[in-house]
Amino acid sequence: MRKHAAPYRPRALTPIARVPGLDYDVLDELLGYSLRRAQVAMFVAFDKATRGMGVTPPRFTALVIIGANPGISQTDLGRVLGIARSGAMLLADWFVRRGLVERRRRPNDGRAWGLHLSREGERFTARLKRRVIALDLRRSRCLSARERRELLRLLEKLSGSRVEA
Amino acid sequence: MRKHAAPYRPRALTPIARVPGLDYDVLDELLGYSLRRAQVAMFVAFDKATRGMGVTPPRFTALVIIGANPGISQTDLGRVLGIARSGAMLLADWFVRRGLVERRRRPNDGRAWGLHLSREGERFTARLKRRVIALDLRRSRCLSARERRELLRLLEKLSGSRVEA
DNA sequence: CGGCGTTTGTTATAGACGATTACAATTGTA
DNA sequence: TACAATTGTAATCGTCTATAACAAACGCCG
Repeated sequence: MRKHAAPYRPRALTPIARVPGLDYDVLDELLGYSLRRAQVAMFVAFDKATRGMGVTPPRFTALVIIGANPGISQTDLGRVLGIARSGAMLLADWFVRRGLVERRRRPNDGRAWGLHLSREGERFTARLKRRVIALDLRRSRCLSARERRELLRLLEKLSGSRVEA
Repeated sequence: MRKHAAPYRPRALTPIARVPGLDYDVLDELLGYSLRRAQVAMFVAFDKATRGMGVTPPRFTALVIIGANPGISQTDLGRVLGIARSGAMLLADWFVRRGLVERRRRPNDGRAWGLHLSREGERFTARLKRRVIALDLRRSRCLSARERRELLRLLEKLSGSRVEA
């Protein structure tokens, strides 16, 4: 029994401190760095909002996707998350071991599993979604409704566009 | 001797694929997920732009910060990056081993090192900055100048605000 | 001056996560 | 029917980060 059992920590739980009196040079003008800062702030808030549930951002995404797309294959799940098949499998294992997700054989394809939320998984996911949605709104309360929509639009535009070279 | 020496890969090099015909449910309405998508897109572009230089986003940030704040301590560097002291030290080690950064004793504080770019580190950082700035602009070419400024402003607002609870 | 908490750098260790590789089973196709 | 492609799986490796513990140096306070 470990006294200080390390709870899960998102990649960068420590908020990025704005060290006063430091010159940030070009960093403040770069979208990459600004995105990073904003995302870490979100991570921290996410962790606080879901504390004790053992959920990470990728796990949250996976549960939502499985819930909205019953029967999705592990490979496709990996594609959505941007991770390799092997990783998607471990992710699915984690859910199955906790009784949140079931693997069901597909009638027409003997290779792929179909992932489904169990009854408990549905309840769990519903509760989780409420929490995360609330957190997201709370976190963006510093923005007006118009600003929030605009931010979503710009982010979408940014990630959607393909850039040559 | 490994035949397939794995080049460094940022945490999620694989672009997050928009799987057609899939229901993303509430994810598209969440700032957290949108930020993640945009950031991964940036990671991929960053990797392409700096390929062969062995640089990662945190390393880039560190070089810029050291260049703009000569004599900064390793602890403060960690604070800027949001990582623990020990990690900042390994980061500094990596630079020192490559002759990009020098550790100099401080006259008035025998504990802390002062980090400085070496001559070669300056050249390297300058070249790197040019590349990354160009990448950042190229990547955001899908946005108008106004939109880009607005995005930076909103991101700053989002990461800056402290939220209770 | 002397003790004590604090800060810094450092080392060692452990854990989380993802990639890669290889393999078997299955499917689709030439 | 042979062969390429896809899926899940297992084993292994590498990277990154946190934690804990320690020594040296600093600052403060009695």
